[in-house]
Amino acid sequence: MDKIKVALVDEHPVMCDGIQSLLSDVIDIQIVHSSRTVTDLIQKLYFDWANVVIVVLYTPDPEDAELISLLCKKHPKVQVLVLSMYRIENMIFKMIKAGAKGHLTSETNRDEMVEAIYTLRNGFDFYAKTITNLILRNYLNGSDEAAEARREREKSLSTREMEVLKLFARSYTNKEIADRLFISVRTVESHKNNIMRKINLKTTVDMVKFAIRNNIVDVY
Amino acid sequence: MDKIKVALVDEHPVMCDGIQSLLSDVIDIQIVHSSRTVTDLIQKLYFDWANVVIVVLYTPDPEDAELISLLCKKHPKVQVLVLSMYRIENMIFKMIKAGAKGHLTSETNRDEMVEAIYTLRNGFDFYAKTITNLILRNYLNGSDEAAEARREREKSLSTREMEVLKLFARSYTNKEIADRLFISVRTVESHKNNIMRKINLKTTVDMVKFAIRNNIVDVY
DNA sequence: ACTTCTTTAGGTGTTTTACTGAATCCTCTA
DNA sequence: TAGAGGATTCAGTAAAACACCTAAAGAAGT
Repeated sequence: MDKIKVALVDEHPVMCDGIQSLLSDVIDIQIVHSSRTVTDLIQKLYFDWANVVIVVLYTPDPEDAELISLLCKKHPKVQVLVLSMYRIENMIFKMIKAGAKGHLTSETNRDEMVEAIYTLRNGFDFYAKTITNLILRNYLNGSDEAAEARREREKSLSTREMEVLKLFARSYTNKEIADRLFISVRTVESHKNNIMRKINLKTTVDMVKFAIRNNIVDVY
Repeated sequence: MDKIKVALVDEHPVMCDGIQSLLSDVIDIQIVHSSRTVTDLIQKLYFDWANVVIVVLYTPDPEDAELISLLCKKHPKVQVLVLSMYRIENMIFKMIKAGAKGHLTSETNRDEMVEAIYTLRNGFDFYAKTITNLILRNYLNGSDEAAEARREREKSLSTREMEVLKLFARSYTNKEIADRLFISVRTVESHKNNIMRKINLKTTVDMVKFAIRNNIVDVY
């Protein structure tokens, strides 16, 4: 059987070298590519010249999910294995939804990584124990009411609230938002209060982060 | 001559494995320790059982400088090599000041890392080209004025300002920040104002985004 | 018709921001 | 060694934003 062709994506070149070296003595595995971004890899990866792509993610960025989705679409034969340094359910689910077939965390080791690569090449999914624990806990929470309601609310911002949130997260002041939407400053305050209550946020700082996480605004 | 004993500090175990593997075929180098934090290493490192400690840092945290300083004090014979995933002049200078004898960035590769380890063991300092370029540009900045001053300001947040920014961007209120840093709320306000003036930010929303962009805090 | 949610907005008191000034400490340099 | 300059500390004052509450008009569904 041919060697398993593995491509790496890690924004830090040293880490690419490290993983490459980590897998160098596994005779069935061959590293065929290293890229700093998923976008780069998509361009480099002609003719599906890889069985497995390991994408290393350091910070939870919703955009990564889109990029992985794009990667899966452009190269359907490639199996994507995410190695995330964070353990945020929401993000991990996003990656799975985007088409990632496996997920490891920083708790992983060489053997698990090799096992994951083999498993993915053979057409099966592979999730680290730390991940499956998360997923299990998430399912068990599913029957819960409070938790479910919270998650529900998280998606049910009204149109107006979205507009206010968007402008606020773009550094508009309350007065500017009020003028632009032809409403009172007090109404803007109300909307912001309601947003925070709905999503269960403590401060406006959290509101900014929420907007960034959900791609309502850019980080720039 | 004895092998060079190298200890690793990386909060992500996989990365420790990766670097260990990366250096495994260098016959003169032997990895003797792996820790997730500098604090852990200090406790594990009896009798200066290492010539070089590689500390991998992902986000710019002033506390890391203090920990490295402590490490240098407790184990004077150990040479500290920092591998930072960021390139913020201010922080790099802090690490050097704290006693780090070398500094690499994510742009580094195996050969450079090996060279750095050898150099440090021999009692000399080693800074990656990307770092020396930063330092050079920093010195040359004296000539230009307006344009260069902006870039200057953008990277010259003081330690205290960094601490305040970090806590603020982690959703702490001014009062909480004040209590934690044992200063007045008015002082916290001053620091926040100074940060915004230095980096030329309009609102606190921009400040949150700045912190996220520069990996000072995460998005969640 | 009734409930529920959205959108609107005000009251009141607290917190944060904008802008300014200023004292103390540390470091670097002439 | 004295002075310049930045870092760190704190305060006064007016404006803005926030927390917590109430509440009315309208739209949508049961």
